[in-house]
Amino acid sequence: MTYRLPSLNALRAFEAAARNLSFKTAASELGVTPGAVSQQVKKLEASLGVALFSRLPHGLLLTVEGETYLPKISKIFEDLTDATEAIAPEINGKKFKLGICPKAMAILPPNWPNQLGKLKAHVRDAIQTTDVELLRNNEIDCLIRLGGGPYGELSLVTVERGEDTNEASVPLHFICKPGLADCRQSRAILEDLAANAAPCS
Amino acid sequence: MTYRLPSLNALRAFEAAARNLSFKTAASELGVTPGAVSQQVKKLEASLGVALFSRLPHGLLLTVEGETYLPKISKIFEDLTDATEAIAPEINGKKFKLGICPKAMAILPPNWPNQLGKLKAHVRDAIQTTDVELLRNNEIDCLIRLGGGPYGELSLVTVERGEDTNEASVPLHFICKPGLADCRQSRAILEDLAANAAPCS
DNA sequence: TTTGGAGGGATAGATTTCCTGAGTCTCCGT
DNA sequence: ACGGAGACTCAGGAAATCTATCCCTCCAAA
Repeated sequence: MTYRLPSLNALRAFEAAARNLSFKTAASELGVTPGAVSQQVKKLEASLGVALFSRLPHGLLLTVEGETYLPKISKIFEDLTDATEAIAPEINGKKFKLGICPKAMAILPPNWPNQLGKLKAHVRDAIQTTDVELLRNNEIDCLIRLGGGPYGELSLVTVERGEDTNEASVPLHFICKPGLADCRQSRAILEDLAANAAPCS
Repeated sequence: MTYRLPSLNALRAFEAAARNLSFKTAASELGVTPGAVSQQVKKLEASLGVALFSRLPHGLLLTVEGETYLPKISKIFEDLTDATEAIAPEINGKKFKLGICPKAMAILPPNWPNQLGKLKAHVRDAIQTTDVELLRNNEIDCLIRLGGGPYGELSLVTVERGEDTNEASVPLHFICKPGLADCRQSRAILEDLAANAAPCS
């Protein structure tokens, strides 16, 4: 019962590219460069011995094989996500407790994150703190701060908030345990932060 | 429509290890060292935040989460294999040319593999040879030998054929290019060999 | 016809991930 | 006590992957 399988990275690249019919869009969805997507798709096609895309002079088109493959691969990714969330509720289903430092609060909307919106599905509540130890204790799941650090083995993501024209401006940081950096909740929070934080001063 | 996915390598390591309840067996199935399997499984557990195995003093046991995860992951690999075979006939549908050494013929049924049966779907024909070079030239797809080796970067699978009570008995080997070791054809041939080869003398 | 933007393809080099190989440990059977 | 089996760790090297460029084609606007 062994399996002969293409690489997962290559499949992800294919799936995103096929869904968007664009390497560029797929790349930004996956957080890599278009060249990487192009390479992965090419590798997949080589390993299968079948072309999945027709490269037209202007844009992409799925071949018959690609058209057949796409829905199956999408479904497999969904199944995998479901299976994974089923056993890792700690990570995938849990609502986050946030820690926010006072200075960060100042550049966020008045009662963020307690607004109606997508964030409600991912955030339980928020407390005001600057204490990184609370992260290590699991008393909070992530910490939102202005500047600070370093944070050792903790993951740190800098929130995008427009053109930084002021050299002295302090970056807005999202800090969490490494295992949580890429999870659904963190992504939602980061997205919301990017949309709602005041631009760099 | 993005997905949060564990690494495929880690999932394969988990699936093989869970199915065999042994890192060592899983490692030989995957063609890597036990250390690699151990590391991949550990990585997967870390990324999920859940233990999948109980490491007992003597041997492995699946945790509840592992027990839940295993059948779903196995099914996903099957689905992926099916989806891939459906669009890549060049690789997956081809019938193999076998090379068989005379000594190996002696322990196989008189006109193996030219019998009616499942093998017909996977085998084009067979020639008598011991020449490994034919494998490298792609003139044959796999070679069945008694003993011999080493074969460098070629994949070697030892055929199971009952209790080996005789220390001097020579193992029956299936040799092919690494990329073909896990394909449907190889699996069918190995299964048939295991069923039809004379037991160890 | 020229020009500029968008998007895909290729390549080299850097980075990350992965695997190996050796050594260690515990448990078990003799 | 001893040796074998199997899992773990860690350092180092191999392999896969990504980035950063540069090139090319096509299209649309001037």
